[in-house]
Amino acid sequence: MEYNFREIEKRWQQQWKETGAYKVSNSSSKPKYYVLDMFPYPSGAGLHVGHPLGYIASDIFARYKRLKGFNVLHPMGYDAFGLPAEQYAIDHGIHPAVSTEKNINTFRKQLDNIGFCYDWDREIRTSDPEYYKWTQWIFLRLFKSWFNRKTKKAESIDELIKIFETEGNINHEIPNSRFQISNLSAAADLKSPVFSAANWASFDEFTQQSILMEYRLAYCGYGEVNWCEALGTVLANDEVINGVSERGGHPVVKKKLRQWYLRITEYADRLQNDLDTLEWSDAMKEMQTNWIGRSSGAEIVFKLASPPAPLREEKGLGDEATPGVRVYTTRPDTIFGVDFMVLAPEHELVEQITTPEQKATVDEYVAWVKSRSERERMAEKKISGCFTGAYAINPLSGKEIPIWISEYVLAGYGTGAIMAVPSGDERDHKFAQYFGIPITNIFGDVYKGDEAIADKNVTLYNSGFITGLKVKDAAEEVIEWLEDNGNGERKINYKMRDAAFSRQRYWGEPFPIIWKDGIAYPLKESELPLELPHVDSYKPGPEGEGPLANISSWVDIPTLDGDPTGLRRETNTMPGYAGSSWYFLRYMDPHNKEIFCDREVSDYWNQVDLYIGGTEHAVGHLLYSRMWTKALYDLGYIGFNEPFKKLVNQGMIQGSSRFVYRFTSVSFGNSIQDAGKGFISDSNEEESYPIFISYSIYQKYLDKEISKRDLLNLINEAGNTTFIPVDENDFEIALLKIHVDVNIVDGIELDIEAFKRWRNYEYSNARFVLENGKYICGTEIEKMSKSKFNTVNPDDLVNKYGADTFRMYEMFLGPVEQSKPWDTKGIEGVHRFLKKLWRLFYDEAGPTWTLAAPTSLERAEDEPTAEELKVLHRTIKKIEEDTERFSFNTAVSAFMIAVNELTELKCNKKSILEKLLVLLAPYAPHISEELWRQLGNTGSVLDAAYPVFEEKYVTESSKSYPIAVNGKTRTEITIALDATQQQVEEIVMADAVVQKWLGGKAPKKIIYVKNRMINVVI
RNA sequence: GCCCCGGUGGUGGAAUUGGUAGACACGCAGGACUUAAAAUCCUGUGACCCGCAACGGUCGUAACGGUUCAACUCCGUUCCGGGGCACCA
Repeated sequence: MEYNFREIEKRWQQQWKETGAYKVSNSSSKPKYYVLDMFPYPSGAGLHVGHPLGYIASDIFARYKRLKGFNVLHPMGYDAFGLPAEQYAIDHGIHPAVSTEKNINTFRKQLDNIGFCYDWDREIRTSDPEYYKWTQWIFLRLFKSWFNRKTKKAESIDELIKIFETEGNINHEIPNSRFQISNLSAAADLKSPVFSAANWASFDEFTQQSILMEYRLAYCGYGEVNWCEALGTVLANDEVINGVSERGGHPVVKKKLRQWYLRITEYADRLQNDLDTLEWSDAMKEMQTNWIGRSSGAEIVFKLASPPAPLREEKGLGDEATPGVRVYTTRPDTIFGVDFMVLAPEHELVEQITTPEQKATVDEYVAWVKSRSERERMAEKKISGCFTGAYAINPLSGKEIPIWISEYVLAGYGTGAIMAVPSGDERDHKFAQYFGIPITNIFGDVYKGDEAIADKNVTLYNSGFITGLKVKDAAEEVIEWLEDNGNGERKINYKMRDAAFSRQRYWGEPFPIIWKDGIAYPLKESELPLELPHVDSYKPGPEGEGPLANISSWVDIPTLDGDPTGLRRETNTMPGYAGSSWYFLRYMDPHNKEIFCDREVSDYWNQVDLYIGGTEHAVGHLLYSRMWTKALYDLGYIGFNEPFKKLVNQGMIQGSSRFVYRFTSVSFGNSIQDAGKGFISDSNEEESYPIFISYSIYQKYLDKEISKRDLLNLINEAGNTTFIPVDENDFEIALLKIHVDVNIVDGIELDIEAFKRWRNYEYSNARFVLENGKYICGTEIEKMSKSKFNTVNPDDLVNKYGADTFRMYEMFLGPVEQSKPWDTKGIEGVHRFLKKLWRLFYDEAGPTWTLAAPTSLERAEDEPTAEELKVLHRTIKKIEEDTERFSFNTAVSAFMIAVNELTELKCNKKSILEKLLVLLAPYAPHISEELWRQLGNTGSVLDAAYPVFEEKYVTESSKSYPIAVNGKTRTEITIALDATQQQVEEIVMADAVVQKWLGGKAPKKIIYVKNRMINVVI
């Protein structure tokens, strides 16, 4: 009987579906285990072989845990809101809900093909109103909460109101250093307004609400966005290139828009500290740590040296109006080495302090910087800057230092100003050198003048009262001095900024917020979900608002009689990460109508035990879900404060692209002969022939191994064309490198006939410059994507080899965490392995076992031999260990070894083989189930007992030791494992090979590592 | 510019704590079976040297250096590839 994978896989998938084999209950006496994949965005392109890598890994682990006796939750769903569907709607007029539904169905079909054990009754879609009802609900919880810095947790805003009513905000100052609501900052003076209970009572509703907004975890403020007037829309950072839009090349300017934010900065400390409780890779933790960017140092006030009189008079400023410049530094110890100060060009003081002489230069520089994107400023290597003409006074040394501005200082971090210490900071050093600013040496002989001293184990020189101290002690001394003298204070800073939480788009969750007179009022819970209205146009609204602003019937809320009320709905929608920040909770209790997830249920499932996904979400999704989890925990809705206990990052499967090289034109000086038009000597001058040049010939031409003239001759020959250079030396050949579909290339050889049919016969009349009669393609490893024609569809492979082969091959490719290019070639080997496994059950004579006679008595019930048991138990140990450490590629090879060895032993004993099937079931469930049943088992292999490893079957009494002489292996000797050092030495010394290498000398010593090796040192 | 990950045969990769480098596959070459093909099976396969051969030797994990009885593994320097970034003071 043949291994008929198509029939087998179809039959078992059907049966598992009918019996609800993957249905998971929320109550069980078994221990729980929660395995989760990062859910996919259902793109129109469908799945390619890169997607299932992580899904297969998690599926194997989920099945393994189930066999090990756990109640395993392993759900799947769709992150269904997103920009591509909206763009598709703009381009094709298809409603995003329609295209999304269609894409989801495609995804589902493709996923089902691979035989995953998802409990599809728990499927969720973030765009489903039944789902986003709860996204909106959680948003309202965040809106109605604030972060109490005293208790370090989120609390109800009602508590805060009570505090204000009794004591004002004396104990709870406004968390952000800058006000987000402009009206308030205008009304209140200075940075940190403190008000009393009496003040609070006297405020009108608008002022009270504006103040509360400064505390809410989800709040409204103003932020700069990339605004493109021509497109009438807001652009993402990577849609802006060199100050113009990626599409169309229109100018892009910064525009302030009202935006929603999440006050994630309040959680910075907890997000940082709790990383210690997680089983994530160090690289991942490092990325989050860098993003949070906690640093400690000092904020120091530098008084301005008497500001230029003309300016002071012109602006009517007195001395008291120049309070100084605050800088943040992590190296207060280097204060005596400050040679200049640098402000961000956007810094509010720049305008005030610039001297008339410098004004023109400064204005020009500031204008130039404003035209540059944040990306550009970041990647810029060239030093640029500009002197303001003003000076500041170092509070410790009293020294006057020049104040510069430069794009390398960012307005959004710290105070937007730095004290520059060239001898201690590389960037400051380069800046000083570039502009010829004198450098003060505070490191004595250690500083040579050519580069800054970053080493923190040095002693300070030339540093006033901290001279002779080490970095750490000096920093403490300086901070104490600053605090004592009122010139600054100790400060902890974070790189992280609050998360922008609104988008000017249609296809996202609407905010359950209504505005009236500048005050945001939340909808009642009973009014949720606030559903997306139907629109006919997806064009942006006025003033950078989203498409929702165009639907006045939805935006404006009249009274029952239709009178205008001034009530207006929020027109922003939530960003992509809103729905994905909490979805792992909904899977636990997906159909609950009362609450997003019942507390008892979330108490049972608790954290996600294993989360598998790519590193691209390292700082976005993973930080936001951690914050949402912490907030929900603080508010008592769940009982754990970290969502994902263990995280495994799957590598990217890269595409292996193939290229053809098309000849496009020959140019002679100013004239161009275009290959597409004329110059073709065939019957019809109008006809054009695309001509393609095989890779090696192209490469030889690039390497100048063949001349331009030779290449032109080859082209003329292949194309039957008559390109003739007017001047033998002065002509250029233009060639175009084009991606070609990898599916019509065998290895690197182009299937010419398929190529002619490709792209709807676009190249049906193509002609080729071949090598040895073949067209060879160029190759490159790059991202797998449809536009690069390097995607491979899993459906094709499943159809050809079966799901079991596909699953195992994806794993066999290499470690899950590692990125690697896809190559279909090796899949044959894995398929052969499954066929070989099958032959252990069905020999040449036909079926050894059938359902009617499940066991062949005389053979199957034979006692297994010691050899067979050894193979089995070695395999049990290896598979279990490898599965536990996610080393699936080595597990697959262990299966291959086991089958090879059992074939060698001609073993077809049921007691051996059926245990092997259980081990294999997580990896290749279909064939395992089929053979398991063929062996006469009535239950499913999905719930079989996992084989238990027994040491006794694999213990050896001796080992073949490698014998090295001076570290180089020279021979092998089999020695009993319990041999003593002395016995080993005797055996080794008696060996002829060892004697040969000793050459009569006595060894210095003999190193004997039990069960490892022996080394003879001469 | 900064951060992270990686570099091992023709290819994907293995070597889990420093202890026989190249497991397991792919590919390739040769052979068996077959009229033939497919399928299957067997043998060989890092490079180089010596030799009729068994055996043996030298080199070899990006490059160079170091630690060690012993280094793909640890340390230092350099080069190359991939990914990320908010120049974070």
